[in-house]
Amino acid sequence: MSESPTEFSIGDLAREFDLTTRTIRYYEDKLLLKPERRGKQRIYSKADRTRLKLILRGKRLGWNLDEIFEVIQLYNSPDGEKRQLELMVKKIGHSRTTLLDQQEDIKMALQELDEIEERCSVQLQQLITHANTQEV
Amino acid sequence: MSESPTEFSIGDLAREFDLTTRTIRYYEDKLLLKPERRGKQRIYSKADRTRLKLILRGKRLGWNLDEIFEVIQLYNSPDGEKRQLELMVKKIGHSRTTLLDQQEDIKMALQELDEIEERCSVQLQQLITHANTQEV
DNA sequence: CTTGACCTTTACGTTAACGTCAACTTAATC
DNA sequence: GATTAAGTTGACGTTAACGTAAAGGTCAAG
Repeated sequence: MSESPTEFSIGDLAREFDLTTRTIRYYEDKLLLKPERRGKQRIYSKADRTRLKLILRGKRLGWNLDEIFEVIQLYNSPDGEKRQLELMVKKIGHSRTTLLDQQEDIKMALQELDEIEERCSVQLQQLITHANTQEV
Repeated sequence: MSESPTEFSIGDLAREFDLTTRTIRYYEDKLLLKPERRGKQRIYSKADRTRLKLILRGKRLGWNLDEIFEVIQLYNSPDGEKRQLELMVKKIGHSRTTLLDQQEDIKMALQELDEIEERCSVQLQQLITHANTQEV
């Protein structure tokens, strides 16, 4: 069986996700990551790597680092205090609303792209047809 | 029948979309809008207003203004030159890929939110149950 | 005719998210 | 054990997307 590594250097992650180490350290500054240390060296666990994936997904959806921080907090289940749990449920709802709105935007954008492409195809087809009739 | 306006001032649009006039002028700087002028005054048509909506949708999806410019260009059907049309079809495909990727990210994020919320609900339910049994 | 509500351009300021040195330490390799 | 590759902490630089303030033009209402 192929061994999958259990810990990573900052360079490992930078290579894997095509980031600079500067970027990964910046995310730590912003409290998005908290790797262990071996001396001064940063050691990233599988969980850290997963968090980084979450960060990058947030970026692809256009969220800023503060927003991403908020959402990542949701993944750390709270200590079981009622007030905390209720606040969490509220934040989850808010996050879901944002996502559903984005989903709607994407649906409409895709529809419009289809229409535009359709018109393009028709025009291209016409060009080809006319070219052929002229050749003959 | 209620009349819907056919042209808009910069203040009209700012109010409607909750933007500053500075922002709208900035979009013009970046060639995302090209309103008519009455003297020095900017006059926005319905088409301009639609473009602004497209810009804001792009923003909600996390695109920068250059990317938004590219996509908006797709809405201006080209002059019918074959080379142009083909390039356009290619850009449409690229844009669609981006959107589909985002759609996938959102799907996964929503699934994870569901799981997190489920765990929260269970914990809250447990809290309530224990509170009740203690009260009796 | 002046007041107030809008509009204009010009220009400098601000913040997030890094990039880019520099100066140094630690780890791996020949 | 010297070299080289990778990691560390500052600290200053950069760019996009506006904010903000200055200085002024236009036009209807009182």
